[in-house]
Amino acid sequence: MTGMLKAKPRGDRFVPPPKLPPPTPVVDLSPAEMRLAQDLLFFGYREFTSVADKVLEELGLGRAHHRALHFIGRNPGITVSDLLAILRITKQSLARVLNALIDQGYVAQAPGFEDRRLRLLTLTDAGQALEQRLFDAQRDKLVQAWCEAGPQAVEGFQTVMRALMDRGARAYIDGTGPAEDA
Amino acid sequence: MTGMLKAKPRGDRFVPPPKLPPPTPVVDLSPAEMRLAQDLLFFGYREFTSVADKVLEELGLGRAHHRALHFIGRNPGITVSDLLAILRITKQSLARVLNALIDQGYVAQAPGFEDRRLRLLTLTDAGQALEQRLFDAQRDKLVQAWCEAGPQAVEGFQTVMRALMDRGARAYIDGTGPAEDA
DNA sequence: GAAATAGGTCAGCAATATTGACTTACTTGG
DNA sequence: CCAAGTAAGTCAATATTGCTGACCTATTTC
Repeated sequence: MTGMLKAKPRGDRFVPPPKLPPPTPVVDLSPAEMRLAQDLLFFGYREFTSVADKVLEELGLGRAHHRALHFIGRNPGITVSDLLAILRITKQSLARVLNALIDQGYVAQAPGFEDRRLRLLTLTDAGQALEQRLFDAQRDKLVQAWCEAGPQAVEGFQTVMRALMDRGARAYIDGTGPAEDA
Repeated sequence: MTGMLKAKPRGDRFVPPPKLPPPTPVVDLSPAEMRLAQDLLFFGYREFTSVADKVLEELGLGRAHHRALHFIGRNPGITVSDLLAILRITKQSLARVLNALIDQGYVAQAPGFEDRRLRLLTLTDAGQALEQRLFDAQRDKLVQAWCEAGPQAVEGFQTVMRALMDRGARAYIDGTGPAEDA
């Protein structure tokens, strides 16, 4: 507390800046901050998914169908096992939505080339169109939020969300983005 | 397209800087960026909720119970109507979880002072303890992510998530944070 | 006293998830 | 070639969480 007495007159030559440099160089880990994050994740995620839900409702599909369409669309030729590993649901849960999507002509199956036990999943033209429609709804929401928040905030958002994920999800994200692997 | 021919030699006097100033002052609205955001929200939200789900599972409770505990804890004395407005579920859906929480001694009801039709909801001591336990699990996750991402990213995360929410949710967030209204 | 409001309740339905057991088809390794 | 392992499909049963619509009680308000 000896620093409390430093503010003695030095000849009026030096005037300190009115505000400290950048906000604060340490993370605010207060309960209030954590509570806010809880709320932000709940409300933000709800809003984000709801815009796609409206489209799905017209077609009698649910959020689970959307997820399957999304990950098949992004990973054409994915196997059932790999899709299960991404979604982390049981085979039975996936079967229900997958059969519905196949019956309604949104998803196609093809046996693997080298291993014919595999069923490689792809979107049909109708499936791509539907996935695009769902994506557009969410994209509109994101575009609005992105423009409202600014590019720096978007980068921070991505950093935090990635830090929130577990290793498996990070590995998926890293492999699926720029490389467009296969 | 006349600008295409501007790059003629000017005497080797002027050397342009090797890199453009800050990253980019505009938002990247490419499909790749939007796809990434979809994945980040899905995986991040799943991970965030899963840490609380583990605790809930021990007690035979679900995510719906957690949400009710959370919003009652943050808004002591909230009415059933207001809770329904926040959660945006039906009276019947709330009644199921609310009755379970009351039966198990986590939530207490009291008639309103001026309007005795109202049932003001509060957490019992056990309810506060449980909510705290659930909060701690999610807080640990957030602390890890916060520290990994840094304070600037956290601010960006908050900005984006807020921009994603609808007006009703923003109004709730604004009223529930620093003011601790009532 | 009638109408509106806050809340509770009942019956039934749908979507999504779970577990466990079993079958079929195919690949692999001794 | 045959046995074991793997990928996938399926069946039956169950739980959670949401929905609708109808109806009831207590209380406030006009």
